[in-house]
Amino acid sequence: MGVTIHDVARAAGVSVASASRALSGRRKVTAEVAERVTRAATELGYRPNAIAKALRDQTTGTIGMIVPGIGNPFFTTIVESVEHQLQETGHDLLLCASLYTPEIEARRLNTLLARRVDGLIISPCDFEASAPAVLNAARQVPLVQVDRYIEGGGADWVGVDDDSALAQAVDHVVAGGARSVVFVSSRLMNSSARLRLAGFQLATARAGIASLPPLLGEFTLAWGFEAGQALLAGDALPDAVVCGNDEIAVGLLRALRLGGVRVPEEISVVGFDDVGHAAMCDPPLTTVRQPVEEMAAEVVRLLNQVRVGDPRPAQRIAIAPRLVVRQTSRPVTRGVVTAGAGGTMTGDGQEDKETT
Amino acid sequence: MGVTIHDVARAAGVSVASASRALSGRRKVTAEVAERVTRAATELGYRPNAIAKALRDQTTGTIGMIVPGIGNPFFTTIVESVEHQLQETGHDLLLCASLYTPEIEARRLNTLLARRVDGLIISPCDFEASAPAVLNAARQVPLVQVDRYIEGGGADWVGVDDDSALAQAVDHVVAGGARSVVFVSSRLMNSSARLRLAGFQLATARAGIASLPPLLGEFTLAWGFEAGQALLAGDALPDAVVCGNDEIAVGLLRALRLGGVRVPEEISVVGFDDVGHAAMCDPPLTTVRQPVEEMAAEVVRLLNQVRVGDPRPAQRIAIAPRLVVRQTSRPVTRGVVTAGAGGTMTGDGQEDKETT
DNA sequence: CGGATATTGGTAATCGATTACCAACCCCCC
DNA sequence: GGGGGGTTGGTAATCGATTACCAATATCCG
Repeated sequence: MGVTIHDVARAAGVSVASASRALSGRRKVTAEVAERVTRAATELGYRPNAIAKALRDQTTGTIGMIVPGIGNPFFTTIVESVEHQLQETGHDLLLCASLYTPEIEARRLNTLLARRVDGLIISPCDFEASAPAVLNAARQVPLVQVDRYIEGGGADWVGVDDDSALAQAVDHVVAGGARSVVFVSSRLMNSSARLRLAGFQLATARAGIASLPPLLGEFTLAWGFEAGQALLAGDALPDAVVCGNDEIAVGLLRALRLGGVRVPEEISVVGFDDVGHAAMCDPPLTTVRQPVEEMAAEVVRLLNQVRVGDPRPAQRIAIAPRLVVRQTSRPVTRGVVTAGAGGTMTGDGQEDKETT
Repeated sequence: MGVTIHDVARAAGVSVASASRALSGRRKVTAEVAERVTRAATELGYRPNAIAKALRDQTTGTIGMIVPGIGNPFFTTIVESVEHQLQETGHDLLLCASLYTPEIEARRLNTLLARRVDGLIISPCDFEASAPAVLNAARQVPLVQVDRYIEGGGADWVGVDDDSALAQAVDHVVAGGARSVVFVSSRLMNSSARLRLAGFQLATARAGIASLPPLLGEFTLAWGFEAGQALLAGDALPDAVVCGNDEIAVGLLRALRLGGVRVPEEISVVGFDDVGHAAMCDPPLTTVRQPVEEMAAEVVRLLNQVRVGDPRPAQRIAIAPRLVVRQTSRPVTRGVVTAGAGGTMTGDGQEDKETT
């Protein structure tokens, strides 16, 4: 460790300025000098110190990203897509998890700002408690929210159109004959939980069916399982359950299976996200697929266009999702056709039928 | 952006040295000065520039970590545990994915070295192709491998005891009456795939049962599904399948279900890792649980003890895993008892029975 | 052949925080 | 009151890469 451009310059018998120029190619040097410098650099194993460069250039070439947790497969797919998009611009990603805790989130924001990231991408864990730290960060550096956002709308956001998503889910189970539908999701500490519940209530009202009291816990397998047991313990099962994400749906399916309830014959279940194992649970899960790649592309596009201090109004970009019909929902009586049992394995799982 | 310690010093009417000392507390200053400096700092919203500090101190307070992919839930749990361990020492984690490609991996190593991370944690994607870049990196900075490692043993490693793991898995299905067992795993480009196959062959030989040709593809749901279809298409099903990881096992279960094969009555399936949804698939998966927290703790401990250039021999730490018996394996005839159907929901899923 | 112009190399400043070193000052005791 | 010991503040160097600015040399044209 520790071979600097001075060492290279000395070995090549030139000044540091010439060495720097030869290596960066930002100004012409004679072929002779270029040759000597590059040879010295490779011989010494010179590796430019990104820290020094960042200090001098006032730019680090890094983007910070904070998500509530990477245990949730939805966030990992978002992270992967964002990383993929950032390749194009030559930026590296600094990834942090807030562990669903506003205090940790604020600390992470501070260390990323101290590290002088060139931009921030965040999915704030709490609709209210995350707001001060996020708004403060947005004042220092370009910042875009993804999936979740904070109250008040002070920063750009890219996410899914939850109203459209829930409308598709509810209309689908209603088309399959459901007259009573219950929504199982997370408590309302974050924007996704709020918007999805609102979208659900709007959709059931419009469809003119009974909207039972929602079951709100967490976006986890464990909560889905628990909610499923609660449903089993109730007087009568609803005709359908719409879930706030796929983890909940999978846990719920497990509880229903243990309770001897057949899906979709006795009850339909619809998930949200379309994570990898949604197609592999039993039965394969009907779910709303988040347009993750498009969202990541929009986030990066917005990030490049944000200028700190520019009083441009905050943008909100909601991308419409698609319902992926698999086998946890009853066939609709007309129109869309559901997937049959089985089928060959293709890229992402079963032969899914998607509504248009 | 851009309030420096000079600004703070000027506002407080002292020199930069006093300001720095007042803020860091590394040397005494009068209460008067301390007070004026801290007030000026908070009023101006001073945030020390970590880049400048890193340049001066020759230490960044960051640890780089490279895993093949964060889509694989095993790697995300390892990452979470490592991050958790690093909290203690006040280090931040710089996370990268190599996308299972040695070239990308080498690039990521280079950018992390250029960013002068204080240490590196890596799960090298390829047993052979990853070796040069990893060994080179290990010469510059403390480096510990986790889970996967490179050939030749030139760098420290922490992982699971695959021989013990496979012995437990094989002995368990044999105790349940299996006489023919097939191993479904990844192609042998990485150490895990190699060690697990070797462990499987050792275990079957010792148990004196038929070891059928292994099916080797990738550590993915899709490959598990495909392998399951291949088994269905064969002449006769084996009595049991041991899988290289849980993703494969879940995909395989799905294929068997579609083929109308009952698990565990007609065939036992054992996974590897015990990721979150292993307990939630149908039936809940019998699997070998990786001791992820212990591994992460060992990795961090080793990393702190490694000194570059120290000719200490490379350490290899293999931690013994535990078999978690759920419902994809036939009850053993004596000794260990399997879990019954159902049970209440506790922390991580079902009421699992674990072998001692 | 002389001077104008283009090109290339070198010196030193810059980015921001830290700290070695020195100077100034205070307090105390003889 | 003066000297010794202890404490506190300031100046400037440091980390490594980049580049503004200047100097030196080469090139070209009349």
